[in-house]
Amino acid sequence: MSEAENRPTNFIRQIIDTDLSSGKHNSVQTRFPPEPNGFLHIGHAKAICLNFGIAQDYKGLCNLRFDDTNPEKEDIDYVHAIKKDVAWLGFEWAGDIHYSSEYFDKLHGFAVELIEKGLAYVCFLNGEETREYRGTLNKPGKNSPYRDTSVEENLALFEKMKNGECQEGECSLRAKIDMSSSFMCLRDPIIYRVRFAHHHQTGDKWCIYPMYDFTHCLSDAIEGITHSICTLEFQDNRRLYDWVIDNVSVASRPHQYEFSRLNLEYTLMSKRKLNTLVEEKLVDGWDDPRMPTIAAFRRRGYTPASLREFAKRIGVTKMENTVEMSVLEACIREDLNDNAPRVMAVLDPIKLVIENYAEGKTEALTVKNHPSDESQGSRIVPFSGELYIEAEDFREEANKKYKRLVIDKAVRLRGAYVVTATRCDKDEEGNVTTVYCTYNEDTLGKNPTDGTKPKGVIHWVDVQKSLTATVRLFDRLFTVPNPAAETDLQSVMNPESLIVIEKAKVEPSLANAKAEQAFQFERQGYFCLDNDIQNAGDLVFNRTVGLRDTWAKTAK
RNA sequence: AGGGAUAUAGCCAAGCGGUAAGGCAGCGGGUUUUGAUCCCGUCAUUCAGAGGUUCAAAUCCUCUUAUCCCUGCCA
Repeated sequence: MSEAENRPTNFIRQIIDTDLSSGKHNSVQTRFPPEPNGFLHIGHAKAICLNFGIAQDYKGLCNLRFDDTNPEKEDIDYVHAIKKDVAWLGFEWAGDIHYSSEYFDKLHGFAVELIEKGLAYVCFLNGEETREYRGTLNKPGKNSPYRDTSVEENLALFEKMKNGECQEGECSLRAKIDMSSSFMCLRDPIIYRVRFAHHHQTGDKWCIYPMYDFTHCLSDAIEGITHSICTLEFQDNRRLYDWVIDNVSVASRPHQYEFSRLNLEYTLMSKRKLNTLVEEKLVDGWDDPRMPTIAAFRRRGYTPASLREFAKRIGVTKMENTVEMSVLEACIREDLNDNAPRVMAVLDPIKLVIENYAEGKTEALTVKNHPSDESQGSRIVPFSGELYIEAEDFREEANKKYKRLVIDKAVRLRGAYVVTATRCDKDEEGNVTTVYCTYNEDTLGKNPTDGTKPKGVIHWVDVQKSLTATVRLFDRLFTVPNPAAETDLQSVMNPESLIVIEKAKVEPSLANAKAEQAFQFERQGYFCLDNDIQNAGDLVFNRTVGLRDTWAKTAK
């Protein structure tokens, strides 16, 4: 398949194809415009892949522009986090990073232009009055009493606003459009408000800040954006977007297109609500691996490629949608199945003693890192007569469906020998603590000579040489598919979303694990070393995703 | 005196007047030193509903229904 055939197709790309072939545009310029008021989540990843992906495929450019017009809610820390996330996802923005705030001078000039044209006025209605005058969905609004102030006076008033002579909320600059429009955003929208706030980019230079609807379209025009892609809730705003562009003297003429935002089952996808989880300490920060943020997925072990693949699989349309978790999980499993080296770790250890193994003997077994990809090589795994195995991999007796260790039955120790259980010890509560077995010395790398072949394979680690590690198992944060519909989030949080295993036993090769490096713990799932380890040398592994488990399903 | 959008399988999603792609999930089977992977098979006589145009309609027309968005000096 050629590269072009492998590209995603969607209605926005079709529009671009049309614009290019009709000569409306000769090149494509997009932009990703986050507000630095929180961390990016997987819904943003969809938008990032869309905008940067289009730029890549059409040999155009995509800007990264911080939409920073509301200093009270924004923070420079978010700017840094967002830059890191976009780069980590594998995209390169065109030239320098942009900020809407870098256009504040130009924007001010355009506002003055509107006033001069009689298309904007300073309004002294307070918040409540402004709302009353706006009317409702079924009732037209009323003109503001300040609507017919002269151009000269408006110019002077706006200058006073800019010079800090007006109080916050005392007045605002409004576009003069149509108080009876069926588009609420066209009922004389406020385009500048007074805020005596320190801005992370412009400092204390301004005490008036432009609103989104005035800023975004003009920033697009200033940057020469051809296709300004945003989400569905801005469809009505497009009328205001066009009005501003058409009534101000900017050179270029960008167009806005809207697609539906991503909803993911069992997760929240609104920065405001995610912020609530962080603020109320319902999670451990924006990058808590249970969060749907890009930083959290990174920490959990998702790869950039898997997130890009996910964006590709879900597509881009104008349909409301809620994607199942299984789609995302399939993407990361596909990547890690190919690329994560296999390793052994026992999460709930019990001892396995091989009674016919020579006292004090040890071996260094060579085990393949990947079952089918020879290029991933092999590693040395220490073996001895005392091992740890998974508690759930042993039963004193079981039916034929249970393919693990059972007394008087044989099982293969992964990469090692076939063993047959003989008896076990239990503690006072009846839990098995030690299993005794015998091994068949002639089964290393081959089946028993008597023609039998154990039906099960279990993983293990050496008691002496294994390392103790902390392993964190994550599950969905919420118990309901659509937590956004809940009024009380706390009541639908999954109490088992995080399970910490303090004393897991892992093979010694893991001592060299690097942060975020992916491994498959055989028969269990994909894990990576946490990227926020408190003490050097500590081993803390996060479970990215479990292996597909058809056994667990049939066992139910 | 409301307006703007959207309806194709359990969940996503192609389709653009010529007889319903693909993915995820599911189901059945095979291989396997991971109950993983991989492989094979299966999964919409029908496109929200009802009319109409046409030799031919998911695609065009009419009406109806359902859902989402819009009344921040947020974005």
